[in-house]
Amino acid sequence: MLIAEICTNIQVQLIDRPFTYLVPDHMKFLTAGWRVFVPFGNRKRIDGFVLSVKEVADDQNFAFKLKPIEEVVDDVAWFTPEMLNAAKWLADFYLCPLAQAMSLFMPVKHSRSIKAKFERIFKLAGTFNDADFKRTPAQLQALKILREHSELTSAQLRELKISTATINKLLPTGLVSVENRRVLRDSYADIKVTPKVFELTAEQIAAVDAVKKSIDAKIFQGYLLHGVTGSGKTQVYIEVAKVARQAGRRVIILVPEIALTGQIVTNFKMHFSDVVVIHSGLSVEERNDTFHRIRNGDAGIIIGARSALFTPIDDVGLIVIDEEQDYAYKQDNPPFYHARIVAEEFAKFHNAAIIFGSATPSLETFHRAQIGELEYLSLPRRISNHPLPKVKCVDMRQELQFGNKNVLSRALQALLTHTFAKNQQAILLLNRRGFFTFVMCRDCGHVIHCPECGLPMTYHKDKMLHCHHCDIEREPPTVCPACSSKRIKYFGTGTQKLEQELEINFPDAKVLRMDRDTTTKKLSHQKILDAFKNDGYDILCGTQMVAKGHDIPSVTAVGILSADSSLNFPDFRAGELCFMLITQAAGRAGRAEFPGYVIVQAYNPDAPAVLFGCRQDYESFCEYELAEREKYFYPPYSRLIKIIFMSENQDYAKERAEFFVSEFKAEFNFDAARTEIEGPIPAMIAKLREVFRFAVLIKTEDLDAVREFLRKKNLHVFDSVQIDIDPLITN
DNA sequence: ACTAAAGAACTC
DNA sequence: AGTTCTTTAGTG
Repeated sequence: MLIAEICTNIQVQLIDRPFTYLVPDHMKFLTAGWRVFVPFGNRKRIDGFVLSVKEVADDQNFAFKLKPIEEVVDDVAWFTPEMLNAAKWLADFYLCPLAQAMSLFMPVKHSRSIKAKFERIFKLAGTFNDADFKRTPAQLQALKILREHSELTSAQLRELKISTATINKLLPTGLVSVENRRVLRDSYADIKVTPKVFELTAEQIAAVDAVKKSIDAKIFQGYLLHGVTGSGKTQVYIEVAKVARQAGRRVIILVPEIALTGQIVTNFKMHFSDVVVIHSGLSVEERNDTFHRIRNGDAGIIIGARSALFTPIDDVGLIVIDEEQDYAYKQDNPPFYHARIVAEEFAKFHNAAIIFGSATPSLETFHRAQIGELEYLSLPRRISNHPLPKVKCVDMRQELQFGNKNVLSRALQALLTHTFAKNQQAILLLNRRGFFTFVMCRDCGHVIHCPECGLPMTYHKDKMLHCHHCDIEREPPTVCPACSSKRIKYFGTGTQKLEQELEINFPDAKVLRMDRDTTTKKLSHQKILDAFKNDGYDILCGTQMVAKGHDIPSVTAVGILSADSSLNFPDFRAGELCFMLITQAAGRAGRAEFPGYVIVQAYNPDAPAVLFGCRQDYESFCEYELAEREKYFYPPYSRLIKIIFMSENQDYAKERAEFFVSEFKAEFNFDAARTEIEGPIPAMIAKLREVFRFAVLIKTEDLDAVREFLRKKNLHVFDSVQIDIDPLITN
């Protein structure tokens, strides 16, 4: 008899093990990777994944009663051997249930058959004589049109003014044949491009040649492509992708966010005809169709956000991670994977080249290049040879002393006036959404917090208080919930208020705002950028998304309004984040022939991140920051593991965390490698929907050893414990 | 002695 | 996770 080991898609650690099922005779074709429905306990139609199939003796006895598989989900094995392999690695590395890792490779979390779309294709199937044609003129006309085309869809016929009724009448004559053909939905199909030839600079050629070497040799090799904004990294990606495609291998290009796919897709479509896009913003049906296309080998270049790693692709020759320092590559819910880590593992598996591209590489990646783990490729100059913009830092404390209470410093106001006079454009970055950033009682100092997660709430233009973490809304209170005072006041400036103030300060200027609130709709991000480029706007203001993924020639002025606000967060990456924000925003200014000017407004202008940021001196910042990281044993000198203990009982959560810390200190083998453990401390989200959360942080030089310890202690099997390998935030 | 509620065990 | 079986707490 044939039996199968099946992983049930119940994403709970407690049943994270295979179960054995009987393969019925009519499913003898099953192999590893098929999705099936199985009975489980007293439940029916639980979806599961076939991990292996084998033949055993009929009289083989099991300690339990075998149940037969009910049904198959798809008409092919959903998981290729590569996908299975990758899911197993992911589950092992991130200590998550295999079913959870496998779900990453599906268009939706649970199995369901997804409707394929078909269209009717009509062809001329016989011959006819125009002169003595006996049927209606409309039918003759239809046949004539079909004669001019090899095939036509019903939509095309409609456009040619041939009604389907006419065609239907013709079908019985045998003169017209019809065929149902599957349509693969593709919302990027309409991007029309004209092929563009470009000449590479010497540095670009050197970078391409370096990567070509490892693709030709079919060996794994990682590269850091460090290129200032405007240095032509995308052209390097395209040339290297050509090398991989010519070798018959496939390419994955990752970008941090969905909104940034459009630009890079356009660039790639100028050179490749088999580009597909995968990200979570696509409809389930479209994602399924794209999977289909990849599985059939009809897609050579896969572009997308981090989920684009989890497709049925085989024989990968190149993976590119553009803007590799971007935090969006980290998944912020279990299994908390980082696309940078996963992609590199995949590249190793495929003997592929992997390029980490950035103008401001993460310290982790830069350090790896320094110690030779990655080959360092540099594009130090802008293609146009235009100089980087001039950056000036303004001390906002002095502005206040001078009596300027405006969000815009005098220098920035002057720069804007100047820019408009020259008919050029400006970008202003303020990294806070909403109108007022917090609400406080004047009498008792009480700040309104989110009832779910406890973070301060923001007042928006819609006259509601919003929580930017939980996305919930509340009516603003009229009396203080703590002391019943009516003196409730609103503080802080968000992008909505900035927009209003710009309109007051510069009544003649046309202002456009871009933040998460104005970019909720599909493609709205690109539409706003296009409008800013073409519709006579003077200022684009918004959150950090105004600093990403666009190149608008007439932007010559950039203002960063509270460049150092991230420094107030007690996190070891605060400096890095601040530096990157300044560099990225500054890079938007003066990309064409006009010189660019940048004003950085800060309350701590002497902080190293601000100083080096204003000088746009990446190397010096790294030197300073790496020394700090080494001193305090932070990445890249250690790997981090954050563990969050959760319970509705505050004391219990804390005690469990404390118990774990003492257990770790007592039992972990500290001789193997340097390892430290900190905490517990209340997590940044200390209480989420009545559940208290305590965080423990482990820093180690031997991640594998710590992971094994956690596994041995069975810490990963509780859903009251969250393990985050390589967390971005430490609490 | 009986019932409701909280825990533990189990899922091929 | 979702269901059932087992133990414990609560009631007059």
